[in-house]
Amino acid sequence: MLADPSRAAMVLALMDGRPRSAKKLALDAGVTAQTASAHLRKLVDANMLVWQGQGRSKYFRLTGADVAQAVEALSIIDVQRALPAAARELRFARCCYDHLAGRLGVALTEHLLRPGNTVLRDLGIELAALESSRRPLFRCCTDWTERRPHVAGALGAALLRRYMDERWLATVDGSRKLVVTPAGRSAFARFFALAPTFYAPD
Amino acid sequence: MLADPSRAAMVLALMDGRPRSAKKLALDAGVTAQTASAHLRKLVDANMLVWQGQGRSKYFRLTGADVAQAVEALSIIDVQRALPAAARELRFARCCYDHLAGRLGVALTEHLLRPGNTVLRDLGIELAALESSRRPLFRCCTDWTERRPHVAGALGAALLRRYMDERWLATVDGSRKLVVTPAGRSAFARFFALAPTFYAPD
DNA sequence: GGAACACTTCGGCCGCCGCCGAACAGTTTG
DNA sequence: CAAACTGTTCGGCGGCGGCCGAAGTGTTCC
Repeated sequence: MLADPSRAAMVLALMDGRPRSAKKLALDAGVTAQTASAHLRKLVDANMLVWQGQGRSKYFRLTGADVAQAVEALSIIDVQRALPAAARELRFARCCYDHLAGRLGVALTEHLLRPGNTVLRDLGIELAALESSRRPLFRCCTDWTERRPHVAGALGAALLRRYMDERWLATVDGSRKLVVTPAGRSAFARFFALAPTFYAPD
Repeated sequence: MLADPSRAAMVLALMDGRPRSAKKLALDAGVTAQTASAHLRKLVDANMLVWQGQGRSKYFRLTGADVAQAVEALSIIDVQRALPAAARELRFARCCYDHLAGRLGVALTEHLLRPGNTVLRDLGIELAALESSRRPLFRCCTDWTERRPHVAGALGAALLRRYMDERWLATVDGSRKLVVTPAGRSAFARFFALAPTFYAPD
């Protein structure tokens, strides 16, 4: 299913968890609308995508975080074998479905797990509100570039939402890549005790 | 690369980490020798397999545990979407490259991580000897069927080797599936405090 | 109503790629 | 040495599947 370049492009475009219209996905993949339609049908039949009609448009998104996780696992093979410069930035920070992944995601998670930390309280994240949601509160998502865990699930999604709302992270031209804003640097330093040297290239 | 059924069959046949000749792999995939030759060439070019000549034969094996891990991640999608009865047994115990995976692998790992356990000493596993090997001693390999970690790396390989040497586990008709022998049941009960109810079908 | 738009279905083209038969190269066995 | 065996290269066949143009359905907007 993912072996076809057009389908792969569509799925990768959806990896941020936000829905996209069929037309947008056709443009992303560089094919005509009717070709995209056939591909999207197959992806839906394979239970990888779901869609929702809205007016005359059809909005597609990944079926769930598990699909994103599997795709993550796959893309790593390519990334590690031939690593272009652009991919290095992707390794630093990217969104994986609806939460933060990459070196930054791992680092923030590690601080979150440190005994005695008060990050959630400091940020005003209400665990009670999250617990009422249907999805699991906390899920450990292994980061395939770092081989270390980062936080997913409802909490992971809530954290990323907060980072974006506060403008600590910004998306880059609609891709999955994320960059840290100046405000983000100071916020991560304050709340997560992230050293300035963390941002130095490896 | 894995989208082709013949190549997938070959790679799956190699998932136990042991090398196989080109002829054997051709039989596994159900194609002629010359077709297999072309596929194997591609897999080697893609850095997924390496080979070693021995006499007039060529023995292929996976490049490393990371390839096996990625393939594991992939196969789970299929398994979870349409689960035939045969796959259920695969979920219980299978070898992942060179270590134990599945429910059993996860359970044994959990006991190994329990504070105060003496499993390694009881089994006479020499950590010092393993530390001298080139590969990392301990690696955490996420089990995609269980979504929980199991032990990989040099220690994981040493443990599986021990299980096999002691005839606690047995391979099934050359597949990745493993079954627990009667001796294995009592051994796992003694060393890992594994309850008899563990073997009950879920 | 008609025009613009999003998506789908149909038909046919084209190219890639997996497949095999045949022939060839290197190794082992007698 | 010949015979047997493993793996490779070459050539050609065949089919699956991705691609697009054209036409059709449903929706929105004026």
